Amino acid sequence: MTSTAPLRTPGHQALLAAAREEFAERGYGGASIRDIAQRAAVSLAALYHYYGSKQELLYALLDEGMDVYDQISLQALGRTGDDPAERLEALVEALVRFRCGPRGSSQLELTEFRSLSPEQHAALRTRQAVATGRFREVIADGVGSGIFRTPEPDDARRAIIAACNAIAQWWRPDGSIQPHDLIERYSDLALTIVEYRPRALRRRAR
Amino acid sequence: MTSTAPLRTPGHQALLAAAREEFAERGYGGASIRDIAQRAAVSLAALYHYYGSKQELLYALLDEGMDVYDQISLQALGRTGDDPAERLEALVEALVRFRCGPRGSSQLELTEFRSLSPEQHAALRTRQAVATGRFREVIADGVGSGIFRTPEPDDARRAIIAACNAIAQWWRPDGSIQPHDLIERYSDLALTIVEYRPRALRRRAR
Amino acid sequence: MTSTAPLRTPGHQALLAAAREEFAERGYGGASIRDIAQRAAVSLAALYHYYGSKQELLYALLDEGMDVYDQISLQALGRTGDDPAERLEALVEALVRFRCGPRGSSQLELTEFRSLSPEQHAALRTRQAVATGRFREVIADGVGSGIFRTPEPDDARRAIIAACNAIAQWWRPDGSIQPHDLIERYSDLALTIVEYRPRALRRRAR
Amino acid sequence: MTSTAPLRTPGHQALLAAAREEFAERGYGGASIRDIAQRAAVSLAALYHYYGSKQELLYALLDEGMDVYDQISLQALGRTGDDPAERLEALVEALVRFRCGPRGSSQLELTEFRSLSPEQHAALRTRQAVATGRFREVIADGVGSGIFRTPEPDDARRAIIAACNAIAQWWRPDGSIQPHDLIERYSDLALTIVEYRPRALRRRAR
DNA sequence: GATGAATGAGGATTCATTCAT
DNA sequence: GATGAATGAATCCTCATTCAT
Repeated sequence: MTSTAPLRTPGHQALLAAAREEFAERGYGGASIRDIAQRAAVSLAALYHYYGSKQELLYALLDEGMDVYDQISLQALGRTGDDPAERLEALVEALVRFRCGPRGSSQLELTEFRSLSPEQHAALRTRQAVATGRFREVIADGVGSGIFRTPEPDDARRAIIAACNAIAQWWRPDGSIQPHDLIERYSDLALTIVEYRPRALRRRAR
Repeated sequence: MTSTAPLRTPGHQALLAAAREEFAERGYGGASIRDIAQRAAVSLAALYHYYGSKQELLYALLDEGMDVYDQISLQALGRTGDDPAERLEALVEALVRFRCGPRGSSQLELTEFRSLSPEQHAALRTRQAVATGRFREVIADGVGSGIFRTPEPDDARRAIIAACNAIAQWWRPDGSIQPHDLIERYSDLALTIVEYRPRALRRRAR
Repeated sequence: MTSTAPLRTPGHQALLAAAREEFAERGYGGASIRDIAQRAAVSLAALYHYYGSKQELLYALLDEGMDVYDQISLQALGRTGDDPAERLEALVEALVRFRCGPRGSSQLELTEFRSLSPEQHAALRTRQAVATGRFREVIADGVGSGIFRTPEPDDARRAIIAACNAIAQWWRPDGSIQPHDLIERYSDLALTIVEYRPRALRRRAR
Repeated sequence: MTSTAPLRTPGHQALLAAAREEFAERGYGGASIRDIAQRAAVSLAALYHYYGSKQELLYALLDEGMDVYDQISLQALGRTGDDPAERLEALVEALVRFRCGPRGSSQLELTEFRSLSPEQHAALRTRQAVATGRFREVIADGVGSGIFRTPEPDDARRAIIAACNAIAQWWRPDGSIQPHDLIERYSDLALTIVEYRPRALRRRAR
């Protein structure tokens, strides 16, 4: 389930956290690897012991984010039955949760793919496609069974994901809105977007 | 309508275009001001004659983008009547059009605000708030008159804008999808998101 | 008496004043010709209309200082008779006065000769030698007539000049010490340095 | 005795020497840090490894000069007894020696303080005040015990120091005058300036 | 007579990275 | 395994100066 990711020693974690902050604040190109090492309270040479280059550090960061997102998503799906609406809600919950967490609150994934090597880029695109595929599949299911009436499932999917991603732009953990609220509101929003119409007789259990 | 923006000599335009490309490709921090000058076929010192710093160049870029977006939006609104649905469609059309154009195809606005000075940041935030306000107002109108049934107008607005913004991430001008198609699809999507229910008797003119 | 110096239009004077301040504050190498023009409220191109280069501006500055110093010195000498003590006092008065004035309060002459071209350097060295020669001559007179007992007239001369020059390092025009006081104290000091012993019988007129 | 100054590795010393020469020749503002590195046969990045900035290099230079001067002065004083005349001679000897040495032959201290940060400026001013204070104290002693008759001890002190400092302007190590000669002549000069009158009966030992 | 635009060279500094220890 | 020292290349930017207008 998790990829063959870099080891997870404390040193690794401290560096990833520091890098995430620096990259988020200054962008990949604007971040200094010296500052990252300093923020992680690690010597510069030690950083290079863990990660061979700035690029590799970025890759590890994005890859680890994917690990976490995958894990959350699969856990959420695991708690549901077969109902596409229920499953879509689970996926939205996972994405909202991710975007409210430390790894999703930056939007590195949306812009800093360009800074990866072609191989790294391809690897993450693949993982991203898997994640997108989970939405695609669920929506296709709903459309197939007639409970999602949207005429443009691709647009619907992209809109749902974009809306959830955008949470990181405006939501703040110290504000009055709880992640729990967001999950409910964005689940509803997602069902609206796919134009969910529950079957008349067989009531859907909440 | 347009702000008191920097002058628009050919030199300015060439530099803004070059900077947009470089910033989009490498990010603000990763872009080299030398490369920008070279790409614009302008001497490095000439660049500094036009723009006092890299930061100022970024600001001019974002500010000019705002000019264009404002202009498109107001033109679109000018062609409509009072109906909130019609006006929302106009705003979506403007945003989609902007995102399909050269100035909106990068997503500098979403990430590189961090690279501005506090003053520049504030100035653009204000302009952005105006643009957002146009959506907010139209949606509030629709909700007030009962034709937009969404219980969460703020989420609806953010979702519509995020969905349109995301177009720049996947849509390519040389693909098979025309902007015209996108405008229609995203107008529908927006009306879906605000849960538009036209009045029964008074038919809305298209 | 005055050299074939650059013309003295208001523009010239404003530029010289601005340059003197900038050079004094930042040194020749550290001063920006742009800042000088700005401080003088003159366009950059106008500056180049008056002075062909930064170096020429420095030269004009030092040369004009020499003009002023020569003038003060000769005026002071003109008010004296033949007595070497009296004449030395006049030269000290002139130098103190110069060092308390705007042109002498910086110490450009002591360090920025290095920034001149060889020709400029030589020209000013010559003028400086003339000024030094006035001291030398007076002291030689006093030694020759037995009223200056110093065994080292060269050291005495250098010490007197160095002491007067140093005034610019610590004296401030807005302090409590008046130039008049300095003149008296440094005249006495100079006579002490040359070991002045007035003749017993023929009283020296003040 | 020496301050907690920067380390004294060969690299440091080579850089300080190179910087001293460059600063002396071109002034702080006119000196190029590239040229300094080159003159010291050190890579530019290595220079920055040793000294964080051009300014810091200047500070280290001036500070180290102070170290040396303090050391010479205290050694010279250590060889004397209590007699103010003897002690003044020791201080003059130290200053002359310093001004004839490599660290005193430039006059950076007199002009390039302006190029320091306020903090650096203050630190060196303090050290300079200590050095000046040694003269002040000795002269005050002599005045107090009646063997220095000068009515203006402050002017006398400044004149002595200025005269010694000026040595660096005209004396050349390859000329015919030996430092030994200068020390004797300037000691005499200093005693002349303070108007030294030895006590009649108790002869002062040389 | 005066200027705004333009420039090539060079400014100080920081970069990601390597390597001997 | 871990690090301080060292580096070449590149960074953004400013310099004194010129020239067409």
